[in-house]
Amino acid sequence: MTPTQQRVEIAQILFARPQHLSAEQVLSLVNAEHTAASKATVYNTLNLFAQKGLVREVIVDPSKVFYDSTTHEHHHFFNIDTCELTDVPVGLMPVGELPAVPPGTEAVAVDVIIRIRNTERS
Amino acid sequence: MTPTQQRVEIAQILFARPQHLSAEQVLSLVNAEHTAASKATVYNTLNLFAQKGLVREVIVDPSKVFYDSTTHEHHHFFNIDTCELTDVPVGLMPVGELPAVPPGTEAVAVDVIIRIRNTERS
DNA sequence: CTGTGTGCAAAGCTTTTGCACTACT
DNA sequence: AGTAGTGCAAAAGCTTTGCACACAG
Repeated sequence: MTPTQQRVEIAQILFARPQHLSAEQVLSLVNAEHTAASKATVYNTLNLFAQKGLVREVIVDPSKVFYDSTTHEHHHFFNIDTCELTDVPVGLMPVGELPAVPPGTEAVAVDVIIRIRNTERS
Repeated sequence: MTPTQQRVEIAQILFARPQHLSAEQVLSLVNAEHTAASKATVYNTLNLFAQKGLVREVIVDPSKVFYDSTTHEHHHFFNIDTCELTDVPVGLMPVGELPAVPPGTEAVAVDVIIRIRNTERS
């Protein structure tokens, strides 16, 4: 895994601060900078990072993957109106120990997504 | 929402028994029957059902949406090796009450997905 | 006859794959 | 010089939109 120009760029954007970025946003940000990387490279790199555990994939919608630079255990609010993703500190909602996973398997990750919506005042 | 031929077909498949079907699987099953519906209709109908609360969408992967005919509150194991989705009875893993949602919003749904993997014996 | 609603073909978008190139051994 | 690894163009796939048709009022 060579630290190439493109990867460094992407990493800097991701880890500038804890945040949730969609692939689309990362792409824009990378291209807003100087070097620019192709769409494919951004996707491949993000997938690579996700595999390596550098970022966490948060899947809220088909074709709407967010990449979370915070890898600590935590959950998410997802506002389906604004497509905004918000962290939920672990403390607020502890995850009970996992129930027995099916035989021959091991837990890899636990994703908790609370879908929220703007309160409609009709 | 007219109970048309296509919708009845799809509904019968979904509610034949509690199960998790991907859009792809539903499409195959519908076409395996007699009438057959187009891909678009299946997608639209599934989305429609999901909106109406008849089925629950379970999003485990981009371009991998499962439709769950069980609408009771429950969680899921997702085997990333086999792409198999399994129910987790609510009792086994209670969801603590939700932490305060952001102001002006209301919780719509809570999705808990435990990603599991086949234990590798190297 | 007009309006509402449905089904499907075609388009759109995200994501993935395969190839040419680069850098290193 | 060979080999491994990277970046990107092009392809693939899922999903959504827009239009023609059918039915109800």
